[in-house]
Amino acid sequence: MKVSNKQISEKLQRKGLRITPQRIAVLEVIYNTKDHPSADKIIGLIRKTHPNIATGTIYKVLDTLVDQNLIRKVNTDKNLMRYDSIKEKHHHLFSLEADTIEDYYDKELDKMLAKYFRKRKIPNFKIKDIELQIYGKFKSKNSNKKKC
Amino acid sequence: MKVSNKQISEKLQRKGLRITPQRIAVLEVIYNTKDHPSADKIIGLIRKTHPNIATGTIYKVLDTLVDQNLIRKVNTDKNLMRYDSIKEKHHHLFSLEADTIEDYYDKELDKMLAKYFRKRKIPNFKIKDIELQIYGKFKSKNSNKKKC
DNA sequence: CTCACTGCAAAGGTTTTGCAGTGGG
DNA sequence: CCCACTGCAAAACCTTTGCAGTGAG
Repeated sequence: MKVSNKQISEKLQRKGLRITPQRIAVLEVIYNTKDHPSADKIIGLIRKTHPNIATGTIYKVLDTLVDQNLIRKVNTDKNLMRYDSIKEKHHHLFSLEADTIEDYYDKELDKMLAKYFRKRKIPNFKIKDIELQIYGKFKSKNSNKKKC
Repeated sequence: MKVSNKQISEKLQRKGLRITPQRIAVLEVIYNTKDHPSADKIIGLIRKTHPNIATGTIYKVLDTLVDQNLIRKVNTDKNLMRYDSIKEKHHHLFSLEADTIEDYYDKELDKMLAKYFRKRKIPNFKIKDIELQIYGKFKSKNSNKKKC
């Protein structure tokens, strides 16, 4: 399921953005990293193969990509942003123990919520989107963390 | 529905925390402010009546209160935290236009979600809590913002 | 060739920290 | 009284910005 550089270039092109190694590197990391990385983590990963991409540049790239709807910022309870590729509508599973965030897809749930809010209107508020933050514990291979 | 200083003092005492003017001031603001204030806003409001409470102190107080489960941090997509008093389970309505965050209570929704996830298990994940972030537009008196 | 983009370094804004001093219990 | 808590100021941290220089189209 790895996203290729070719696909990435096309995405950039479709948005009318210049195709630069910096942008490809950032998108490559975000598209191919499971856990929603922070800017810092993205920088770390990119530096391994492109040691001289500047911090400021990466932030600028991230900004541009968010503007162009190629990626999205994810809220966390630390004060630092995490980034997420934009895919199908999905929700987030937050680990209460580690800093893990995983995606959760559930069309049936979305349908149920849509149906629910079609009946139950919120006064003075027009819903555009609903995102669930599901907090809990990962039980398996994915995050067998040691206890603190 | 104003929360009195007496009630606040009791909450602090029950947690074994010392009752100080600084802590009372912070809790007073958080309990009696509708919109979930940022640290900065809390500081501003407190300074009106207590001009010499230090910034660092307020951060320390906020930290302590979060640790003791008297208040909670709320995620925003700016990089700054907002604070919320801990009340009944509730969700958040985020304005797509302004920086408004409002609480949304809906027991029926909670029941529906609980029922849903009793049937539909998420593999390798044990749910502890679900919080909805509902994005949309406020239509009324509360936030009749001008267009950008 | 041109201008959108990058690198660099400095600045900005929020939060944290260290430490001496104070006041709550 | 004593130690948890505060005030203050410096530092830490993440992110943004300005500007000269570069390379994508």
